[in-house]
Amino acid sequence: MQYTIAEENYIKSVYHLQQQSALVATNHLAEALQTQPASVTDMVKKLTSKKLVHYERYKGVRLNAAGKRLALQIIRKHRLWEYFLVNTLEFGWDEVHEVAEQLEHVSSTKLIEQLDRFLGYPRFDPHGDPIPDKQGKLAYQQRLPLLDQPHQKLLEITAVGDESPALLEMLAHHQIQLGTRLCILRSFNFDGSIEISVANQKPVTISHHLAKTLLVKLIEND
Amino acid sequence: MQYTIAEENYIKSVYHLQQQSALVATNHLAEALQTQPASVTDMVKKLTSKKLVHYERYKGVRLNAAGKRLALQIIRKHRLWEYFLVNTLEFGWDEVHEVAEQLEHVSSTKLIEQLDRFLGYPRFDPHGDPIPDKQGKLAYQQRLPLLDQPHQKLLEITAVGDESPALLEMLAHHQIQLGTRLCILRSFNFDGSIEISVANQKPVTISHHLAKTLLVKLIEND
DNA sequence: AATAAATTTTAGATTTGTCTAAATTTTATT
DNA sequence: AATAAAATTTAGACAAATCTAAAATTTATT
Repeated sequence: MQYTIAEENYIKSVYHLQQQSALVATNHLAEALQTQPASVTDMVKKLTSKKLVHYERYKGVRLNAAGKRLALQIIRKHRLWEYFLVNTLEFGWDEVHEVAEQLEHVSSTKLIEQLDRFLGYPRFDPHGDPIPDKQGKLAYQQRLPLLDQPHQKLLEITAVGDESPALLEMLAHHQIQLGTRLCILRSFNFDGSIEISVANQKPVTISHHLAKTLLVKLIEND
Repeated sequence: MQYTIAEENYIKSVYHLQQQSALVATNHLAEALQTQPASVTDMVKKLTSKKLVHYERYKGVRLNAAGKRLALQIIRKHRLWEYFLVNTLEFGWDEVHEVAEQLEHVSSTKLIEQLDRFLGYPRFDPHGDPIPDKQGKLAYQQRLPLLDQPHQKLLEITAVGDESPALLEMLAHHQIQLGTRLCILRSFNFDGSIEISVANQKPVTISHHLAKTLLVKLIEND
């Protein structure tokens, strides 16, 4: 079956909101979708009749198996397009979201499979979020706030906590990207900033705020 | 301003139908868009109020300058995506139309400019139709039916008259593509078939039907 | 436990793009 | 030129997705 853009957007939003709470409230959905609660109720009923969600009046909504499958397909398209925009068309991070929101609704199995192939089957999008594979499987990778990590251990940037142009500018300045390796040298109690060494270069100090936004994994350096 | 998908499809259809007759009839539009004449009348009124077309009741519709500009923008997107699908994602000719119909409605100036750049500013799509440039300018190239061309002259395939899988298969068989050079050796009155030499290889005979579908330009061989 | 506040749903309306059937206008034919 | 046929428009209806305002339900507070 084919779904409308509105239906797809609802399914995707339910998926994302479900990460935080198993049952998604009408008002939460309304806020996420920038619409009125009354509209959400209508659409949720429609999605229920289409067997994509489980819904109980006044309680909330959650995806069923079919809904989850659909959500992952849409997210797969969204993130593959984001990867394409950044890596092939040289968009900046901060410019891709809106366009990917449109591209994700283009419906063609062959298009997505060939795009995936052309891109080399990437497993993470430009923000470090996993790209579901054809079966909907998500690769796992640690995403721990840099701020809380042990000192003197080798760490690698795996994701970023927001997609703002401001963060992109900051990272360009420090020559930090996804995959960049670094190590925490010390931390300062005064303002919560930390001193790090990026790619074994000379140490730099970064703010508490930035250190909280960057997500890393621990590299077992054996 | 932003236009809906339905509006864009109407504008594109009017553009194409205008190539044949300056004023486009309601029934023609209805047939091209696979809809009812009454629906066309409604939409044409809307496009008139949006100042994209000139319309007189019972007479017909034609694009004004703004409509033409919009049509060329949409066609530009359509053909760039077709080029992308064939040359980057390795689609066959016959598979691109439906997907490009969806992609052409994605709205992002940067997307199209970067795509154009990535593709190397192609001037013709995989069927030989010109891709409007950013300003809406179309490159010109002769597109004469192979059938009617003089014998013993060097010719180059510039376009194809239809986009069917059957034609694609036929061309693959004869190793003919856009840009392929050939020369007519003789023609047979019996069935209207012609004998040609493709890229100076040994002669082959092709049907009247195929020779009418292939479009060529004359190469000045000096 | 009663009541106030917050959340959610229902009812009824609106916009977009479509439809069918009937009325109108144009074009073709006798 | 009158009339038949074809094309086009109008009128009224419908589905999708949304809205506002009022009603219903749940949750929180006194």
